[in-house]
Amino acid sequence: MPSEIRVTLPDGSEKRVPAGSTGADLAKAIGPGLAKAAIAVRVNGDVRDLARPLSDGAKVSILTDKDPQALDVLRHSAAHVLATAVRQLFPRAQIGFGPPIEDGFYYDFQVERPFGPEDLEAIEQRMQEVVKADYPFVREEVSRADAKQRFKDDPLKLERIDDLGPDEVISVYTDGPFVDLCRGPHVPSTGRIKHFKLLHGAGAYWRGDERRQMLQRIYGTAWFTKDDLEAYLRRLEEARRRDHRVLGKQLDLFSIQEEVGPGLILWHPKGAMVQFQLRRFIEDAILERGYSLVYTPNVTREELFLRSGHLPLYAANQFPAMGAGEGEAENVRYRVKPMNCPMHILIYASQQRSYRDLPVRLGEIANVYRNERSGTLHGMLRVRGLTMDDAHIFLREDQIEQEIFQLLDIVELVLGKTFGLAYRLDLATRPEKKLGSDATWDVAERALEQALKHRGVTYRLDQGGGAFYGPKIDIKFNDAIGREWQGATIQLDFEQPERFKLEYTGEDNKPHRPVMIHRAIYGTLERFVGFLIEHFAGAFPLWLAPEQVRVLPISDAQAPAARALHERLRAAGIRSHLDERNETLNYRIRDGELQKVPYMAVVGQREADAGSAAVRGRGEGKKQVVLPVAEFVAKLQEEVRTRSLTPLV
RNA sequence: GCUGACGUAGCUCAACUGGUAGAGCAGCUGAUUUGUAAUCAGCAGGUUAAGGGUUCGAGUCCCUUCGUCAGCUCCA
Repeated sequence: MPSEIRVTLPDGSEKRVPAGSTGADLAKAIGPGLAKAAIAVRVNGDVRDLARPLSDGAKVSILTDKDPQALDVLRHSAAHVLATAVRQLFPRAQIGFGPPIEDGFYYDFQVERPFGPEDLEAIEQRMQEVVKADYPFVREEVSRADAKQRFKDDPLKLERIDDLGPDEVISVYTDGPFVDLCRGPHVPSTGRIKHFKLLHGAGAYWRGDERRQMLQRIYGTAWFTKDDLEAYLRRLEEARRRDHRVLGKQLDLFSIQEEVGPGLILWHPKGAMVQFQLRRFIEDAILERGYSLVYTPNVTREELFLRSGHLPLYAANQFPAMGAGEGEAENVRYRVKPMNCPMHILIYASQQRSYRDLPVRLGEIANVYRNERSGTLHGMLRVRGLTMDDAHIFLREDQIEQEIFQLLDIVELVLGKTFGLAYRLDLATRPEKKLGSDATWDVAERALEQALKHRGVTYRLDQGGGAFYGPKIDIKFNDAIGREWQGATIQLDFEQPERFKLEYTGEDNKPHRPVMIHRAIYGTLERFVGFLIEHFAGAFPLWLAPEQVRVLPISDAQAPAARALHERLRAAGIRSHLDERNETLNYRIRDGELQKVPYMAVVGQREADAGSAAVRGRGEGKKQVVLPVAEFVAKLQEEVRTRSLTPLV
């Protein structure tokens, strides 16, 4: 065995260290500062403990708190500290998994009694003690038999051991009194975990399977610095401030009321105006692109959904059937529609179609109802009454790619150009519960994949994420605080045309079967508006703002001039509101700001005399622009027409 | 659906271990006529989510139902 080994550092230089040197030794050899800052070491791409020996010829880099991967290590170790504390306080707790996650970590426990808020406080206290004790994380490799012996009282761990492949190295980590089956890596000792906080407890199914027992999960967050931790907690705070459920109430956009039912939105006038503008925008956009608008009923005979294949595959998400009432045949039952496709299909099938007619594009902004499980509902973002900007496109197989290009163009127009959102594409493939043959799925999946490839866009693969009738391209976007949402979706369907025996007459004068695309651009108006509320923190761009201008006379003496301005704005198509309440100007300005009105036009004696308006932009404070009314109107119209995201006045 | 926490005036929140439901804002009335983020005063507003139970007495304790929130699972 050679007495020295050589390793390559990130800058390409080589370093000789004694054989058997560890990552920690290497860090020390490079410099004392690095040794102190070192968290873990990356060896040929794998992150490992500092205490593990390096191998000859390896490419290594020492990870410090600057490295995002080091954060995962820290959080993973924090999860162990959490488990250490829980085991001390609840010796009979069985341990499940405890991985790092985005922004933090969690650990699952099987306990006799769920954790309450007081428990979390006590656990966090105990964690501080574990940190203070500065137990080193010690790694050992053990045999399967040894591992089973060590975890003989932890059935969850035993199950995990049984799942490990025969060739997998089984390692255990010890920090002070706590031993865990774990792949690692970890920080050198518990003392490195200084800035953390437990956030909340919740139930979580063992191994994510709802048929299995529910464990108690504790979530926490951990950071390298106090500042990072505080910044993160502020970010959570900010998220709450932007919460569409809170803003929806404050801005009087919508409500959800127990008397109506969960997941059912009452759109108040202001929220309805936002929806109305979005509808106009998308309807104009698709009419320009060869779509036809259709309207279809909210209930249909149950047999239709049997034929489409929704029943029984989708039945769990549909509201139960209703009878037709007295005097009609007892066996005629109706269903509220969860999707529009069967009815659009019947419109397609209502006449003979020529290959020259294709693609036939039928669009409908329609309400559909899905019986979502109660626990999944969330404000406007997950509801039971959905307003989809739906469309079904019937086309020839050779038209798929071009059509998908057009759809991606519309997506870019709406999400990218109009709202400035960065979005991502997912290719979602066949799920477990599906209709149709694998051969058909092969064709459909390949068609979408080809379209994406030829378009030259990057996308992720979402294995098993498809709809039951076909694969889809899902468009996901992030909101202002980094959360991800799915809006638009483009779904390819060979199955329903088959079930409904759809046809068109080809050039060869023979019948052919068309393909179908289901698509939505906003997804649903509920989710999209909910998202926009959070994205803009309620401060909608002018074209969407329910109230665009608020006109404020300074005192009664200017009321006629203010009213004239208000009327003029209205005549110019601007949504103006006249606030001549008997309140101070300060009070009314504050109210306008809190209501996030884009512009307030103050009319004092000077403005009344000059035919001008003193315009205050939303959030601009005392900064005001005095300009002639005609110019103000023109600028507003321009800002609306261009759907500008930034104010023009 | 599952686990846990929770539900008090239109909104935000008080009410010690069971002992007369209270405040700010919003609303209404009046005064005030305001130059860029809260003028002053008065008034009104509640079967404490609903139903049942324990108790001399329940917002508070117990049960059921409904709903909300955080997750899990599922999804636009």
